Amino acid sequence: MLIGELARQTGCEVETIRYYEREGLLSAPQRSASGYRRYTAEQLGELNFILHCRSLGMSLADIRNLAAFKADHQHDCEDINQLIDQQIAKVHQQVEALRLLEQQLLALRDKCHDSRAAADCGILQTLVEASEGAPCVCHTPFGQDNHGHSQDYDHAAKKNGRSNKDRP
Amino acid sequence: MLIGELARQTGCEVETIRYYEREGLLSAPQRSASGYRRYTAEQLGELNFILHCRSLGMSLADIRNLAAFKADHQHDCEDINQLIDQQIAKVHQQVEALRLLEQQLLALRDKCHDSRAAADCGILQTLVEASEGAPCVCHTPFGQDNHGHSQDYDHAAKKNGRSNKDRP
DNA sequence: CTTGACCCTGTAGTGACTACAGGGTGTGCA
DNA sequence: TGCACACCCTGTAGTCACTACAGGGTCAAG
Ligand SMILES: [Zn+2]
Ligand SMILES: [Zn+2]
Ligand SMILES: [Zn+2]
Ligand SMILES: [Zn+2]
Repeated sequence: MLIGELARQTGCEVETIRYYEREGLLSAPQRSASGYRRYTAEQLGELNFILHCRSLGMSLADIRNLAAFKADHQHDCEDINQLIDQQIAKVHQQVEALRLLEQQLLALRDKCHDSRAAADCGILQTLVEASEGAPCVCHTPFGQDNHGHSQDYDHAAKKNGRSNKDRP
Repeated sequence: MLIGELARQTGCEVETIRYYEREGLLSAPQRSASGYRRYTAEQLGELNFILHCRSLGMSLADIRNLAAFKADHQHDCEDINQLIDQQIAKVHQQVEALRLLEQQLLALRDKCHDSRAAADCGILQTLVEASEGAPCVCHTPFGQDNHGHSQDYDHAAKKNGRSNKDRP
């Protein structure tokens, strides 16, 4: 099986397959006389394993570890359980952080309902005033007074910052 | 105010401030005779505006747009409202995707409770069997039969894939 | 013999930073 | 004056998991 066929069977792009090989996740296949990669059913399984783990949000480093555990049959599986637990914890934290973010955005959105001039937009006004030290609906939850410095935002952006290139 | 002082007052790292300037988000400040950046209160506000928006999960591109709207007082604020709406939609989608992910991981986690040899770990077994085409608890929700091709995972990983370097 | 589909390597780009390397500046103290 | 030390500068390269070429080679059909 050539790389294009493997790509078709797994739904993984050709360049990604080559990338996984370069990263040492996928074992290097035999080569034809002309240098073409020739894959076996075993490597199809390997790639599906990687894709399955990726679909569960694991990093390539995690998958590398998992593959090592898979190879070492005697290994105490506690490490595997822990890896999954950490993954769950990570995802859970992200969910919580994003839910807070959604609430903050909804509170901000509520500041403007009509179509006005930008100068009169409640959203923009809130953002500008907050940048001058005023409390804001988004970072001043219900009842909180927030006199003094409301700076620093807990670096929430850093914690939630993600690339969104993969969204349309 | 030198860059270090601005960093202290905003909680933003010096290198990040220089990065924002390079990216055209922060206006270039005056320079001292020796080339040191000298910031005014206005730029402090500018930076706080950026940080506030970042903490709401906005991309630098979004913030650039928002800053442009802020400068153009006559501009119809519908564009601002829309920007926030899109941000809310994006975050909401991410929350939903991550919640599904969490459920999938919890279902998988449930496959192993003890400390056994890796060969007998229910988690690892599930992952390996799934890579050979078998249905799995994580991608075969309650009641779904999943005979035939269960491949492709909706490319969920792609949609949720994020860097986790910023988590310890 | 040409077309077109496929394959190869290697490099550079994405986003939002972060981390140096290798230098210059400014202040305080002995 | 000499020196330490904190701060500043530019420029480049690294992070993660891909993605997108550029510039070439291979192979079967028509
Ligand atoms: Zn508005
Ligand atoms: Zn706010
Ligand atoms: Zn186990
Ligand atoms: Zn699964």
